[in-house]
Amino acid sequence: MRPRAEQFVRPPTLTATVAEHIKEAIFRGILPPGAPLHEVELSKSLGVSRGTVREALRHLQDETLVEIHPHQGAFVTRLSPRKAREIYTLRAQLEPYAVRLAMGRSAYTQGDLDELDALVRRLGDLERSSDPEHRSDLFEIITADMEFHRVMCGRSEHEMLMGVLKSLQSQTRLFILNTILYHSDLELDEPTHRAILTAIQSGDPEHAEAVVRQHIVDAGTSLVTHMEAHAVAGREEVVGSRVQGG
Amino acid sequence: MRPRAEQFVRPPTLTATVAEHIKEAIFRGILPPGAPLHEVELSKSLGVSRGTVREALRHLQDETLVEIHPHQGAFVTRLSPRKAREIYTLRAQLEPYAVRLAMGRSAYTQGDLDELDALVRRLGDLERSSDPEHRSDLFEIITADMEFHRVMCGRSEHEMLMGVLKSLQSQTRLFILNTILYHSDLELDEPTHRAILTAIQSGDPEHAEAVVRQHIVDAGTSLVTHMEAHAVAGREEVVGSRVQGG
DNA sequence: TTCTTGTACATTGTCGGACAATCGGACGTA
DNA sequence: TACGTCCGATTGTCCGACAATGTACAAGAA
Repeated sequence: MRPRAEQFVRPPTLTATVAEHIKEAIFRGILPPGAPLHEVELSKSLGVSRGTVREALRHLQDETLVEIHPHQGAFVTRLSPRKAREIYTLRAQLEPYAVRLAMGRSAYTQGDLDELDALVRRLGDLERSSDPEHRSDLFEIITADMEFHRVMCGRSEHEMLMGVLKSLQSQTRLFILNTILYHSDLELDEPTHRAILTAIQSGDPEHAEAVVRQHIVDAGTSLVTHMEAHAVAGREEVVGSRVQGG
Repeated sequence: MRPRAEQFVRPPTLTATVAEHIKEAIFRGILPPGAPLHEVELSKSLGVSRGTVREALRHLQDETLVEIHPHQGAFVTRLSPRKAREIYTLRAQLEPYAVRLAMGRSAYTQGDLDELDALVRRLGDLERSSDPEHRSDLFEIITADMEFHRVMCGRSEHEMLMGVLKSLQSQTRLFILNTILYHSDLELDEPTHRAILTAIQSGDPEHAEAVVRQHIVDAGTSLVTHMEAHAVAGREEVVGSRVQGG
């Protein structure tokens, strides 16, 4: 009989820590899409061995935040309208499903709803009070958005589905951040999230499902449109600090 | 159309080769679920360094064929009815979508259809002529099945979707193999695959989508039922056995 | 006996250094 | 400009080593 006490936070492996570190740098825009991730450089700056860095990079590759080209190196995943479309169509397929699953089992507790409500409100506050040009502000805004989706889908209690969504969310994050940062004033609107929450509270799975799907489709369309408008001819991605090609 | 120049087969990295090797051992049932994968042992028997084995194992972890528990080691992914249900519900969600995508763009060429037809026929032949008790026969049968699904979904030309499906297929493979091998006479039927092909040829996306979904739901239900019947007492909790589709 | 505790071993996590294979770019030549 | 060569930088892989951790087993206590 195991005392089901809060498991003492076991120190994660160094590899995991390093991966998390790099991940945050990516999510904060410090490492833009296309940025090279040198093994030696990272290992020196982080004070860990090269092997550890390598492992961390593989982990990030699994989350599709990093691309690894043999003999060439690792790079922060490059963006393209096509990828954006793929991500959003997949999410449009899966997130509504997750919500329906959760609602079908009446899995949302009052606590969950409160949590979602708090996130929506926080999102609204941040949007109004912060300067979307600032990376750190943007980081906070997007974090709230992602968290909303995570909690919303988490109640599906579908482990594998959540695994897939986690990766999709990570990439979504990459796209949103860099699109806003370098290209446009794409907006994450509070009202829509509010509408989703309301739909969930309504208790009608089909309606909620439809609302979620519509939200994702709209967001995706908006993002893809922006990306295509700013796409550089010939090469699909815009790299690093170089925002506009000559 | 595309000048698709035969890419010279660049020698894959050793890590990839090792990963592939272990993977096949798993798919052949040589390494059953739960089997420990010792780093030193593998590195010695394969004649490569421990680091290389570690990387290979990480890759397999991403494909969810291997579970890695920190400080404990790597093991071939263990099975549970719950996991089976999750895999099949996800596939029931995604594969019909893939088919619809492909058909919506009339992407199946005559060559594709011929290929699928050949696979169905091969599947039938194998089922009739081989002894499903034999691992190698079973390997061939399952390979044909997997290949059918891969080709079927491949024409969606949805890279990310295919990535997700690849992982799901791998796990499906693990489940089917070991269920048949150790527990029951679960069958992969040719007729159903034939029906799917017919539906695709009919040109009616909605119909095809429905047929595919039904096939997956049925297969999932059958598998989960078998697993629960033979479940090892103690470990896994047994919940509902329904695999729900659309 | 049965449960608890402590200890030794096996395995993984991480390190550092080393070398070959390969890639990309600079250079020189036509 | 186009082409071929060379060189440096970076990754791929190996080896050996040690610390950290988990597991199994033996010794001791109830």
